[in-house]
Amino acid sequence: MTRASSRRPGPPTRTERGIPEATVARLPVYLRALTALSDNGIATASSEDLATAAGVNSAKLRKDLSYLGSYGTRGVGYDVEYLRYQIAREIGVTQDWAVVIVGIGNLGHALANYSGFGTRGFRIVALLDADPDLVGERIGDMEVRDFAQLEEIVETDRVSIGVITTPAGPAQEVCDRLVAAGVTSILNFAPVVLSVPDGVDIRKVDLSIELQILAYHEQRKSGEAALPQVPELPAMNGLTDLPSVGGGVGA
Amino acid sequence: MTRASSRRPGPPTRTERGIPEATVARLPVYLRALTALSDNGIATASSEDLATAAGVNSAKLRKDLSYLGSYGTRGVGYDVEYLRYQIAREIGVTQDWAVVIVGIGNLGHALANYSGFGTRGFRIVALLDADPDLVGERIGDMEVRDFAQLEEIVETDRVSIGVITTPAGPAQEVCDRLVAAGVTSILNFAPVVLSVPDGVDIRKVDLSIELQILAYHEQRKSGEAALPQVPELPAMNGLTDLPSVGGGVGA
DNA sequence: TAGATTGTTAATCGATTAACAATC
DNA sequence: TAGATTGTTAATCGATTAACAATC
Repeated sequence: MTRASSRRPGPPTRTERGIPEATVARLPVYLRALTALSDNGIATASSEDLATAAGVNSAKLRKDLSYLGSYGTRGVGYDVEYLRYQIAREIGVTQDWAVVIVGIGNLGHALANYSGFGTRGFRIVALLDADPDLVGERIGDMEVRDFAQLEEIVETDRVSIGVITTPAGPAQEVCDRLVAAGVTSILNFAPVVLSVPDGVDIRKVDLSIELQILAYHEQRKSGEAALPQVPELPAMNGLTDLPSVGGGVGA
Repeated sequence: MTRASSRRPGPPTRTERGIPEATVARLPVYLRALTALSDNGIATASSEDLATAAGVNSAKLRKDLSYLGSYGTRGVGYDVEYLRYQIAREIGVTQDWAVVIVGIGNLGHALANYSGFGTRGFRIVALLDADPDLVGERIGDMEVRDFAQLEEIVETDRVSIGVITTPAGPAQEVCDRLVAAGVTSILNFAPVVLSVPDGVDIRKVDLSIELQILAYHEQRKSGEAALPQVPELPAMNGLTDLPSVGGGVGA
């Protein structure tokens, strides 16, 4: 997450487009909760209702919403449609963002079809792959196009978001091409740390990392008192021959 | 993330199996970086080297590693293999965790094939779906089985991790079944907030939320000074007829 | 010994939460 | 007016970071 902005020193001047990252990450959750309430014909909701629907506590929700403005009514609650629109506008999904997906393997294929992706606010304008065997294949109502056409597509369709679903190997190169072509937001599914220049935002979705975090907690359940673990080892003395993990964790 | 633990009050008694969540979330990243270094034949690395490979700063990396113990050598750095094993053990991927995937649509299908999933430490023991048309289908060397067999499979294979790749609708019910069957960690790809009892850990991967977070920042790039936005609206007065977002954001 | 680098301390920053005055 | 609920304040908690003493 890289942000090139002019921040003068001094007390944090809130209001100057300063919504905390943690709050930004929850706005889409609130948006979804509001949509669900709206679909159920609910016109008004209290912070408590909304918080329950979003899976957070109400204090946090009210604090989060307070960064956007005063959209509620004391003693009453929030108008669902009104708040939904305000949040959608704040996030920026009242307009449509053009997206390209690069790497049409299993995952890219799945994302191309994924309806949740078709969430209002985003439009997949191209599926790209460098493999000639894939180019031309139809997926839904789209056709896989040659990665070589990237620059042209980004310019024509004013693409600002790129999704990388290639293997780890080519991911950095793909990323560089995307950035050079003018893409300024990247969602990375490849299991590598990508580096991007300032001004380009990058987010990462990583399957095996999520599983490993679960494993960590899982380990601490089964064992409980049974595993005091980390048996206060003496400093290693050049010893490198340790029980092997088995060849290579990580993808 | 629910943790049922006995925490006495007083100063934070570190060492009592208390690795901060933020650190836990980075351990898999370090593990992957170490594996990459190891694959490149690098035997020793400084915190600076490692931090670069992991995409963090070296102070944070050293602080994180300090929660695990003293695995480095002052003046020298870290033995790559040794540290890799220690982190793998701490995370719990020196053993194998049995995983079931529920919901074999596009995404479940992709995950079933996803090699990154096959990361050492995890073993997919079943692909489950309730749709009779899918049951029996072969995916790689596995066959889709009936969701009705869940309980049996969880018991037989001692499954502790469940991955939910169903649509939003059935996700909570699937989750309840998983929990009732004895699964205590869940990775949820369905765009809903799942509720689970204490003692069950849940993590969420949400495509459209990631895209929306990117959109938020993207919006603040293009516009910059051009969008003072949030035009200090008067409190709404029951007005519900606002420009529609278009039907429903969120899946 | 001199140089390098860890492990830890302490300062700072950001996020969460409870509580309540403002106000519908 | 009495009851409900927001928006905000202030306290607390956790995470990040710089700096450096310890030590190889």
